[in-house]
Amino acid sequence: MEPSLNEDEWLWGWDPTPGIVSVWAEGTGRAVVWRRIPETGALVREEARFRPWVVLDSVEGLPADVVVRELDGPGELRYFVTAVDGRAIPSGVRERAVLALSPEEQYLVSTGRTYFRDLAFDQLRRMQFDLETTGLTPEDNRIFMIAVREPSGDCSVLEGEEEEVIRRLVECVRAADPDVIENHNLQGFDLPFLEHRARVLGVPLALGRMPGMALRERPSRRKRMRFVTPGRELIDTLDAVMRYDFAARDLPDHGLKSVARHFGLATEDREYIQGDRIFAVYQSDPERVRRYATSDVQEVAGVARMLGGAAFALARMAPRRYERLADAGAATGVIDPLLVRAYLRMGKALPAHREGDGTPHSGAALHLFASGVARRIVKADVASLYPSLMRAYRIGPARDHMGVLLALVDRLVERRLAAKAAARAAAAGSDERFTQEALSAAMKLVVNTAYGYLAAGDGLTRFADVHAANEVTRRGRETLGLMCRELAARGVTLLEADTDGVYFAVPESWTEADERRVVSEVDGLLPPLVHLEFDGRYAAMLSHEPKNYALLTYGGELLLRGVAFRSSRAEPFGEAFLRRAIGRLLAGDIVGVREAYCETLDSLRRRELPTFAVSSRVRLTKGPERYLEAREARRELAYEALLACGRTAWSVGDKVRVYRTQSGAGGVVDEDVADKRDYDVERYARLLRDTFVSRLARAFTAEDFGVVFAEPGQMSLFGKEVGAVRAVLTRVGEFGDQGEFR
DNA sequence: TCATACCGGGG
DNA sequence: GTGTACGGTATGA
Repeated sequence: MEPSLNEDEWLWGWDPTPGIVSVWAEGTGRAVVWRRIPETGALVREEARFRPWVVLDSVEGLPADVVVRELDGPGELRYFVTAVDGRAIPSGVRERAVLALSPEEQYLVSTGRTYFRDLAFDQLRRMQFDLETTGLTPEDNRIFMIAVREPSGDCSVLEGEEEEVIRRLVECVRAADPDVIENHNLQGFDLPFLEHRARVLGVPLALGRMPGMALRERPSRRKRMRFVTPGRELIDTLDAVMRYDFAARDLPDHGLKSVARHFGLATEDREYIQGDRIFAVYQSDPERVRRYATSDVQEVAGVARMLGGAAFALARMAPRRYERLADAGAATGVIDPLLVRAYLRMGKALPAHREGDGTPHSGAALHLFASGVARRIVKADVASLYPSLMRAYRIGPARDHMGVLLALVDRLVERRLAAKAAARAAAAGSDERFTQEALSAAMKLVVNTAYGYLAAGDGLTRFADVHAANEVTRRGRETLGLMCRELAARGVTLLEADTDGVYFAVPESWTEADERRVVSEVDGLLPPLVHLEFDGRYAAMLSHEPKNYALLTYGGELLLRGVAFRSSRAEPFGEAFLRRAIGRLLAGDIVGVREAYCETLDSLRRRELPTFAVSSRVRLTKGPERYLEAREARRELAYEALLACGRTAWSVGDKVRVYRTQSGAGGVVDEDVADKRDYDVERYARLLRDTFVSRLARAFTAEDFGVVFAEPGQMSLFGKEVGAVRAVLTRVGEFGDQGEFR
């Protein structure tokens, strides 16, 4: 490599070769590159040679058959060692290497190539498959069906003898020749299951593009196992979902079905079957399972396209395989490779990983100013606060002497604004719109991780710098404090502030223009590149605890945030009550709150609620043997429920809906059995009070709370009518009088 | 009781 | 030759 200081190359690499869809490389310096010609969509397979390399921190006693180049600068990793043409790095040298990348990454770093140049996401050939099995564990279960979605969108279902089904899957993949294979939890379920069954049955799993090369495990010590196959990228939509939700935090859970529903990808007539009943249903109604499995692969294709664009865009920048960029965290997975490539491109030595010096890492600020009910709410926040502070105050890793991280952040922020503008300018639904939006999402991800890269502990990232990270959070707390102080000085009531954003209530007389004006006035007081933005306005808010609140939009929509208000395990009747009661509360209808309570209690006591409404979803963590051993010592509802309805076989990981029966035993909710409604009414009445009604306590004085939620028929006990009760807002905690911010 | 280990997902 | 986080529950001293 010739030294270069071109900053564009730090971000994009430098080799313009278009259309790379997969790379397979070996330690001997042989690389196979599959490319899709952007103009025609045709696939070409090319062989290339590269010189395998590692970086060392010393050259003492190196064998003579390697080539050493010394790098410049103060870094400890200063010996760039390449193998002689056509040979691998000798194993003795490889073992000493402080930086030794996978062969594919060596190839991409040294050539400056990246995946997908000039290619649109929809030009990729993507295929999806989904196994239907008799259970979760491959040791004692088998595959009875595989649903397949071809790149064309055509779906089919393979059924029959397990061995034959696996052979036909391999044949399908070979015939369709996809660049990418996708499924939800592909790496955690389908591939391990498939690999195990194929091994037991002696079926070769040649899913890749190299003849005779089977699916194999990517070695990884700590992390869960990953499979690789040459020539195709294995993409798990669960990774994309988790990456999405890490920032968005708006998914109820990460399962395929709920994600598909959340994004409007599920059809009206979609078939749903409880996981542990799929095989049983198959035996009585196979057509239903065929529809179910087909919907699965269709939804996976939709989710992959909707959320996969970011990883696709990252693969155009970072020198790693697409599948690695899809499953890695952005700090070690994207930023580190970019930094390594930039330093080596410049001929500069790299720093070694180093443990911190013991300085503790300080975090963000979180303030709860008031709890209860407030009206005319405004949310203002600083988009990308931490990277903005890094740019504004030039805070970067001390050992990044070339300033690459800050240069990358600068470029990513600027390029992202351009991508957002280009997306807006492109026609809705066009390839160009999709590509630019994905690029923007990818850049946001990397920019927002730049701080995490700095703060990473235990020598996790190469340039980690806890002092720089602390300086970022210190500036962040300072900025949040300034925002709160200046907003309060302009007559608003502060409610909650967290890291980079603040909720506040404005006086009754204010218009939206007034709200926007104070935000923009305070924005004017912040450092350049740090911008306070108007993020939303709401009719009312119930502030419960830090990070736990409910908002009512001016359109009448109720938004619940935080674990106190949304939990996947909550009993449906309690959730329904909470939604209804908070809706009435924020509408100012306290009588309606009481009605919600009384009617919920009433329908519980009259057993008008179906058992499903009081049941909760439980994941079984013990198998039958283990539970029966411990049963006498401690009885657990879920297992007792299974035993009570005659089920003695289940496996770890099964999910069941259980409830407490009148007799104190447990019951299992089964959609195929008539509902007995024999639930323990008083227990669920207590649950309603203790875990759901209590979420409304902050909205009232203690006395009024007693009035609103008195036992039905006892409402006059306190001598006050419910109609006279008003919701309250209470200043709380250390900043109760907002003294620090006034 | 508190600390830690483990899970999320898939049939 | 690594590598998410984070907030929950389950388990063990």
